[in-house]
Amino acid sequence: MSTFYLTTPIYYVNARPHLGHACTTIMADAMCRYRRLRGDRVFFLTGTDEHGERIAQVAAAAGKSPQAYADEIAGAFRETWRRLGITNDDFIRTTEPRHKKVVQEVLQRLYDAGEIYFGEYGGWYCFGCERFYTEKEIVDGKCPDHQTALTFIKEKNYFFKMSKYQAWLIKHLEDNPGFIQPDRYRNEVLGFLREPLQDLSISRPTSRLEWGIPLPFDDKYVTYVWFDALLNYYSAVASGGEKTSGLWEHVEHIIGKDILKPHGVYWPTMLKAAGIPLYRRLHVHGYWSLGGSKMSKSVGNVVEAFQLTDKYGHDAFRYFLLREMNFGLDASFSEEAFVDRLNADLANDLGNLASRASTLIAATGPVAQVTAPVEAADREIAIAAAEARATLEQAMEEFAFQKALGGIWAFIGAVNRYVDTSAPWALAKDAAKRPRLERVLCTLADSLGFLGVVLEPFLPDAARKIREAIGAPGPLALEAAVVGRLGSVPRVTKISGLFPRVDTKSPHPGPLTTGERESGTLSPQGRGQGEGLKGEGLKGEGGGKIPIADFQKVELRVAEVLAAERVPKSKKLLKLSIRVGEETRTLVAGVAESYEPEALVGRKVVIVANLEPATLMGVESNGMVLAASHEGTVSLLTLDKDVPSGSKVK
RNA sequence: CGCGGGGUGGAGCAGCCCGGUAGCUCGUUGGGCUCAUAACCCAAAGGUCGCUGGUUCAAAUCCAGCCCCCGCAACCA
Repeated sequence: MSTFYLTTPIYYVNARPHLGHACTTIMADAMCRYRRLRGDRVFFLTGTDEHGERIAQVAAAAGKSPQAYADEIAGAFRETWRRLGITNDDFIRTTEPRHKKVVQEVLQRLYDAGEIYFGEYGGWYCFGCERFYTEKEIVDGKCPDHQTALTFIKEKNYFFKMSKYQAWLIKHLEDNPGFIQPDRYRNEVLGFLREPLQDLSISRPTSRLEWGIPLPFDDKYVTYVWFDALLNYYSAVASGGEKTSGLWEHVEHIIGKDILKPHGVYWPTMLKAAGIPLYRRLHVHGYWSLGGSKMSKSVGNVVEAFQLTDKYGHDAFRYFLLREMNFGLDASFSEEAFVDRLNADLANDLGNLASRASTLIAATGPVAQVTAPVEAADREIAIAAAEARATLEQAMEEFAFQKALGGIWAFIGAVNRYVDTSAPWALAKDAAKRPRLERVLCTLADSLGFLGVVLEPFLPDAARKIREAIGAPGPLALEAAVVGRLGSVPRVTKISGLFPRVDTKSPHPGPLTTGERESGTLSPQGRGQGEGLKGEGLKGEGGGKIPIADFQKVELRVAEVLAAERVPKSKKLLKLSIRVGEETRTLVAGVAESYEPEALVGRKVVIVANLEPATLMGVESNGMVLAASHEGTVSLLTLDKDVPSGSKVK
């Protein structure tokens, strides 16, 4: 019996659970269920990450203490996983004493060993990322992630000597090809490591941030969130009780590609320095995009995607996530694709097979001893089952859920064919063929039993229903997933409506109308203004009425385009020189995807003339060109009759 | 030269690491069956594997260069 300890990331409590969290957690759950099926000793950990500046801020904004806020969100995660049938063995929170204790112990150990030093660091800090950026990473003086202005901060902090482990880590990655997988992510980490590794600042002064774990050797500082968070994997099992002893050396992590660097670089070097054995493997999956664009682009769609789980059932939701995504690569999520998968694979192939097979078996009734010989067609089913199981085992070894399911579906196809070619309904009409009928039904019952086991990690509810319908002979173990040993036909109840077809012809009143929702976020002037309000801005859209006085604050004028050129490196922005009456000014318009610069010269457009200046991609914009947008197409407002430049618009 | 991902029959994808008859799902067309959830089964049509060179007996797969798409902007896994 081997031991398997798998973790999901601990989720940051600045957000409620959404599709991304669910994806990672469901993958982990399927894997753990599979390993339990194999008979392994399994420990499955998830939890929440609750410290840091952003939590302190969000809590303050909500008028709550950070702890009360974290309690609420952590509760939401727990509840979500319970509802989805996630089989985690523990749920760790970084605000728990058991975690804090371990973090402080490890910090003290590193400090005593001289792995941590106190130093001054001046650098450009992004409050959003809670980290410093090096000169190389900064883009146009802004955070490469947020594209917001950075603040130069000079302060004393504690540093972990990460740089001294750079060569060691490169060697470790080269010697252990499976350490980070799939390979593309291992290569990416090796790519990071071609640049000199900086030491890692692991503290934040309490003068700036109090919501964290105090450093054991200096109470004027708290621990940097990543240093705190990563250690959860260890702290959850470090106490060494009966449930958790001997687990650590078997730990594997599953993460999304966005947190590769902390897990691929910080974490192994931290462990190495602390003298703790490294994790065995890191499994990195891709992102879901939604309706063709990044799913986190607007607020609503992420949540709505997640709600399909209630609309169509948890099994279908699990199935879609596991089957549609190639582990490691990005995939796109849409209700249409979801329903296609549900109908084709779950309803037509599996659901219908369960229905027809159980009906056939139930119609004849149980047979204590099947006497007819095994024919070639029966043997083929046994072979197909063996192949499906081999594919399953091999695919799960590398977290290739898609392949694993593909293998099982190949078997389902084989059984559907078998039903057709052996035609038990025809055999039933001829009493002389009764023995053969019994053999066929035996094979079908056997096949259902097989599916009831191998589907358990992926479709736990459906698998249970199948096992119940056939009286679930035998233990729930992968070993028992063999077709060809059964010598009887069990009593079987009809399985109906396992996965009902979703009618795609009549328009379903689904909440998810992917695509349209996005267009609202792309305003003609591009983005980059009014930082921090991007999401919120949507909510007011189409909402309340304003008095005319508010409207009169906006100064709209006719302007003539004198010159237009693309803003370098930008996709959407054009830099325009315009004349408004006597005045000439420069503004930036986000219309490059719909208009060639030359096409605009000489045209008269409507602009907002009294807008605060803003800098977009390094170009200062004084005003905004009005344009209508629909599904990515932008149409400038022009004039019906010729009116002089500078004319007022109202 | 910001980073990353991708270009394979109408659509969506696998195959590429470890070269050797181009595969899957959906869709289309024709047929079969009637146990079953208008399902299931069979057959057919449909591809110069982004482009150009190179290596090789042999390239979707390896190498070089080029073209084109997409994501990265915070409720980010």
